[in-house]
Amino acid sequence: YAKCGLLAVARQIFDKLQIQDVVSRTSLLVGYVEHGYGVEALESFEHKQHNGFTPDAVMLVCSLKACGSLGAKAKGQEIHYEVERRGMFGTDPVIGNTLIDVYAKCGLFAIAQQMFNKLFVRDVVSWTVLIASYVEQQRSNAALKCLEEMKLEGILPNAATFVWSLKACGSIGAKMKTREIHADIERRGLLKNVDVANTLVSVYAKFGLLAIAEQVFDKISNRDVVSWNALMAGYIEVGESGNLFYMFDKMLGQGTKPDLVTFVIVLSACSSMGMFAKGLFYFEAMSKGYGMVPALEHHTCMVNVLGRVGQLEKALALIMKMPFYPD
RNA sequence: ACCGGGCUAUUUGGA
Repeated sequence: YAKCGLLAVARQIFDKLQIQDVVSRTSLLVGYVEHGYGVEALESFEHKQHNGFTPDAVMLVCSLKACGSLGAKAKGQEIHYEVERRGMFGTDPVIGNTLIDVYAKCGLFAIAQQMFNKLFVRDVVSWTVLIASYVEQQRSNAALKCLEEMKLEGILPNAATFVWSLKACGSIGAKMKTREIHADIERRGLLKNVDVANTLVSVYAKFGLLAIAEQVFDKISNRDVVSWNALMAGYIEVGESGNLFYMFDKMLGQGTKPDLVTFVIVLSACSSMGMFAKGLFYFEAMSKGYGMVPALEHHTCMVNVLGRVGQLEKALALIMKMPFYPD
């Protein structure tokens, strides 16, 4: 129930358990973390003090993850101290990796680096987390250096490593490096991983290399809405909105349902091309045709469309009447 | 002795 996001049910069952041990607590905690309830997750962790039991390595990792998702530096550090005090840093390989990630997610990159340096064993996750941390610091050259370094150390990059390395390439426009990593991915048969394939499409699309993006896209056997979105976003990049609307229809034809992101992309295209009527059409199609509720982002796109065609009063009126606080 | 429940990184979007 926790994994499925039925947290109230999970909670009810947990409360009824005759024995609430560290595993059942952690199960609940994981449910909260994975569904974006970091605060509740930490609350259920705090609860341990009152019930006088000691969290094990798994529970500490899950609580640290909650800190990462919240950017809760102090709490993260507190749990880190507990880890050190109990001498668990070296005994559980997962804890060290998690600490790197948590500090990076809290923006404490120097400490994240320290954690990496302190590790006794650096596995593919350790390296990938470090690469991700460099990308987030906008030090993508350093991230790509790490990729080479880990290979020299004999650690084989996996799907997640490639995803982050490709993001690094994307953020600094490293087209040749992208091709190199792409070749590696094909060689390793990792294009079967839809996350990797989608990232490749997205990076090529952002470079405006639509022909290559399409090539990759065509090779994806298990295409999902993200694949389509990534490609469509590329058409905005090169100003080919005609192709974008064509792909939108093609996607529907192949039975893939658009999601909220799809409509942000479509509406962005309308606004960047100054297509007011088309924008309005898709905006209304969201609720009327697809039973979706336009979010703030979609309204923002419409404000943008109106602004670009000079309809400032209407743009303002939309801001005033939309069901969101304008940001 | 072995096995069985909860753990770490990972894809697309507006301003």
